Amino acid sequence: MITVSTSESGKAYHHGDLRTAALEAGLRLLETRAADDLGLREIARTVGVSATALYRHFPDKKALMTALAGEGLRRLSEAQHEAADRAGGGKAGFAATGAAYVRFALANPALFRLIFANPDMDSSALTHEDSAMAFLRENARAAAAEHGGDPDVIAIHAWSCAHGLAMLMLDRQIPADDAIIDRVVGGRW
Amino acid sequence: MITVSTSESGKAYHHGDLRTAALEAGLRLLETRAADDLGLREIARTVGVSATALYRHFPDKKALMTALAGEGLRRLSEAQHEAADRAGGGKAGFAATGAAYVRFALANPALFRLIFANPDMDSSALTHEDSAMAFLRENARAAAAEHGGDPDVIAIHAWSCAHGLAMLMLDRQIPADDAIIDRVVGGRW
DNA sequence: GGACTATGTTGACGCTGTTCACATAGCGAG
DNA sequence: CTCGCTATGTGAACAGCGTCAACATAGTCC
Repeated sequence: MITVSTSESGKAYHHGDLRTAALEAGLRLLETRAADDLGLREIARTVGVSATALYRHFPDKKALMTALAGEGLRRLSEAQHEAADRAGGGKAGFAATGAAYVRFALANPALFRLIFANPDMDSSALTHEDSAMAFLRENARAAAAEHGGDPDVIAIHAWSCAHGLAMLMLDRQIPADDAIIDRVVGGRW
Repeated sequence: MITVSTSESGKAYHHGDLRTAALEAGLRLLETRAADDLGLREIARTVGVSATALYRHFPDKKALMTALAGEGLRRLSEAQHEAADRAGGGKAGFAATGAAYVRFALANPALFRLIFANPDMDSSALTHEDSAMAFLRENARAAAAEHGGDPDVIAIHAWSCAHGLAMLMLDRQIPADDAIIDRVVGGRW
């Protein structure tokens, strides 16, 4: 039997951790296709398994998509923290976080869209979500202490700017010019 | 009451301007369903016509959706101009434009999403698009003259803020609190 | 070794967008 | 007025989709 070279989480019964394999395949396919064009049957075909086999690991297609979105959110959060660390934290780190947010969206369009196209995330995704929001709020609090203003409004404003710029660039409403990113999210006030 | 402004081609043969009827039905259905759950067959059923009849007026489903998005963009643009006029133009009008943008999104979630979920608009839609962009740029130029800064950056910044806030509220990532809108898009810097 | 559970397969159902061959409505030309 | 042409609408059919039910097999535990 063909053992698919998946992550370490280990030996399964017939296939070899089909759940992980399906998620990996889905993520790989999302590098090419848009989320709407990604089918449950296609993932099954890619992994080399019958479509209904996936129903042993996900209650329905929406759950599969939510799991993919959760992984996407984890990677986005990771990219933001990396960028903040690289920038040395503080005010520069805050701006770098926003820029990393937009660049992640440009580098992973379908995955980024999927993250927010999903009505509700499962619990593990919400954990990452909260972590990202906590990080954002913390930075906003610091900015508010320095320049004044309501930290909540600053946090929402910063998030909205980054998110809107990312979306509009993905939708080709604004040219995906790298120089624009820093000038727009790197608040000049 | 608002008749779809497309195709003044007039009364049709069998049905009576099916193209317009289909677009109206689609817009009405979009008040309830999400855009992904809106089917070509469902629109045909609603209008009381066979599914394939729509192919005499739209080459495929994507074209139908693009037409719906075009009408949505027209309405959005209209709402923005109305808001700007009501606010008396100028700086207050600029802020009102952004707030109207977000409120339109909250009032027409599926339609708003459809506008931007579409890869490319048809020519009539692009006209409105340009008009909206011109309006935005004009306001940004005025703001730049008053406070300094690159008008282009200001324009993109304002658009990104409004668009991001709208999207994040639609995705329930930010509470759709009306008070937040003015405080975030009515930039006080 | 036998029962039990976890996992995967096959076949089917209803739905979708789309195509094809066919029918009909209205209009202009003779 | 009739002929024919084009615009428009219909029905059957196809492949693909998500999903369900019935069945088969792999692995584990007593």
